[in-house]
Amino acid sequence: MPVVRNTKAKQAVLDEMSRANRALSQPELFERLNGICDRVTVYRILDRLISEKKIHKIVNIDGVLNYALCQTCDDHVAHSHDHFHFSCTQCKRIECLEENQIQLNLPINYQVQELYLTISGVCPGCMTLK
Amino acid sequence: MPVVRNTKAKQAVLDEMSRANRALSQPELFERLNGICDRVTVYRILDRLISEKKIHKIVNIDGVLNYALCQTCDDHVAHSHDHFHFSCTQCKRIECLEENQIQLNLPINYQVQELYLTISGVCPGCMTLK
DNA sequence: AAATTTATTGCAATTTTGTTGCATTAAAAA
DNA sequence: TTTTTAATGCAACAAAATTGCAATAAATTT
Ligand SMILES: [Mn+2]
Ligand SMILES: [Mn+2]
Ligand SMILES: [Zn+2]
Ligand SMILES: [Zn+2]
Repeated sequence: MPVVRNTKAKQAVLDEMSRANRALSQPELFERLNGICDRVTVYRILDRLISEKKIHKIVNIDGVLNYALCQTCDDHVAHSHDHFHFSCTQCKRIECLEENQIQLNLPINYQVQELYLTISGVCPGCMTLK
Repeated sequence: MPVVRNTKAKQAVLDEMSRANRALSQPELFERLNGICDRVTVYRILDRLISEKKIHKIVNIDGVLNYALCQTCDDHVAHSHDHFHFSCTQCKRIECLEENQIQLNLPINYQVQELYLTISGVCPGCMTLK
């Protein structure tokens, strides 16, 4: 495996993601970067951060990919995202809900690699606005 | 609400989906229809079938929307898809796993509308091929 | 510090996926 | 059969993602 290089663009992406404190799509992210790098570069950085296990993907209800910083899984060893993601249908924000547990009882011979657990609904913020 | 019309194209879509016996993306579906109708028509039929609650959406790991026939939820009354979907990383097939149950204990003020539960991994078919 | 290696980037071109508007067609009802 | 309007085809458009390749720059080696 190749050497990992820490570049200006990559750092900017990580900064924006922690500032946002929620999952961002590539278009959202690119806009926030304010021309600091090319559009394609953002895609490539995201891919790299995923394989480095610094971030993880969440697929939104409308099929839009979102990316979030890994929170509890900094160990880089047992890297699992067995938590739910809450996708607000109003403000479109996606947040990780680390609290919930799931238990699986799968039929035989299904080899689990990753879990994608998304709840669609209205978040507390949008709830109280009504 | 408007009248529901049963057209040739719509029937063909339903036929293909039950023949496939798994979730299909719009591109996959369109290809299988062999020019029976326009590309846009497939999108519109899928939208209609969803609002008729005949099919439901599943978002794949790579952000591709897939569509599957509703199985156990033919009642049209309590229409919930609180089951897992298995997305094989090798053959790309997505199937519904009706067997599993989940229990949620969400923080207060989160209003759940829908659940999207996807397991990524290797299916029994691809498992035994190795 | 300078040279070397090659991971990373920018840019152009292309592809894929999805959307919209509008005139035409055809399914169901009258 | 006639009427109504849901459904379709087609063209144009928009957005998102991918690819190839030359240029750049981060890290390593000398
Ligand atoms: Mn998460
Ligand atoms: Mn299902
Ligand atoms: Zn919200
Ligand atoms: Zn498989």
